[in-house]
Amino acid sequence: MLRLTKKADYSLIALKHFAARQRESGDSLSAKEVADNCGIPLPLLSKLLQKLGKTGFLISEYGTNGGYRLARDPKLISALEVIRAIDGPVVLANCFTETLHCGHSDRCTVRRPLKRIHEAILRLLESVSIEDMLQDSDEDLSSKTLPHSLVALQGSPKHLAPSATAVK
Amino acid sequence: MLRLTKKADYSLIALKHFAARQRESGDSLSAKEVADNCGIPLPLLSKLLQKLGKTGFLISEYGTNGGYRLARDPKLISALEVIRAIDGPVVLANCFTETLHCGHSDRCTVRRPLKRIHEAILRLLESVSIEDMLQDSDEDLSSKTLPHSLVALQGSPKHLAPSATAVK
DNA sequence: TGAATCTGCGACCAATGCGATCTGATTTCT
DNA sequence: AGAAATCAGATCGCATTGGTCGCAGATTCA
Repeated sequence: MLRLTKKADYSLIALKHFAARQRESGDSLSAKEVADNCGIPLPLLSKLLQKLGKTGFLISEYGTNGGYRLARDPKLISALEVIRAIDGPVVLANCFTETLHCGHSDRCTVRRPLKRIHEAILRLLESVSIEDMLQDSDEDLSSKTLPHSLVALQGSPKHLAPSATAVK
Repeated sequence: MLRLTKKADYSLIALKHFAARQRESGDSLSAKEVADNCGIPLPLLSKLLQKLGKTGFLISEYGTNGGYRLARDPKLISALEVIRAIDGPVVLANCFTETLHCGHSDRCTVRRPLKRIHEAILRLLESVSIEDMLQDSDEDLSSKTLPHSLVALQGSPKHLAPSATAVK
């Protein structure tokens, strides 16, 4: 539940790879190169790169030494954008999409708190760029403060309950 | 993508309904009653309530006027617990479940930043209880500060980039 | 006390969406 | 010009989810 699609996952990995390589040379990378280095099934990756090309994240180049190239600065590509491009609009609860009110009395009151969570998640994903991922590669997780800051949530001056930090 | 399952969605709605009704009378509510009032297909709801009973959120009572009753204080039931009970462990990226390292060089470096997001989401879901949802029913969304505070993220002293606040 | 009825319980079936594969169009190098 | 290598689109099979049906247990009323 609440999982990222493999597609989205692969896309992020691939884009990160592009960002890393692009620092060294401005050449295009073929789908095969990326697939080999990232351990992604080539056919699937092709489809993803294709879509990323259409949606403006990558520039495709035909020909023998063709391939793909990042279209923008990795700083300007947020995880959210990528996920949206690949998987379509991000939706938490199903009601959000449907225009009609779910009807009865107190039925849909749950939506509001959920929507908050939803928005928080979006804000979270939005605040992380490919560039961030690149920098964040090999540091230890729990110890240090986040490099580009992972978020600060709208409102919410109070502190959250202690709440078992068991994060599984 | 990143959507809550209908099952989980329904479960939250149902639990909230239980919490609301329980304030007035301590009686059990039949599956039918909940289904009618919440607009959830009865057979599906039955299955959900059944599972919620097994996992200790509800107490089931047989007999002519039987039904279900909340097993604990709605304050003590977090959205995360419910989602986990219904949909299984919450997982963001697929790699998190697999024990084996995905292998190559820089391949899995994306995981770390994603894991942060993942944990943030979990913390978020954990901090919201059924009780919160109840209180949060009819207020206006954007205007006021959050009642039980929806989160404050670990670390992250800096502010996030301005970033288009378009949240769809 | 017995039977009817209402309840929860478990297993089964259908469908949307995801993942993977195959074939075709376009460009560059020889 | 030919051939190799690349991107591009369409198609197929599978898995998880959503939804339904029939059965067993408990209670209550006659």
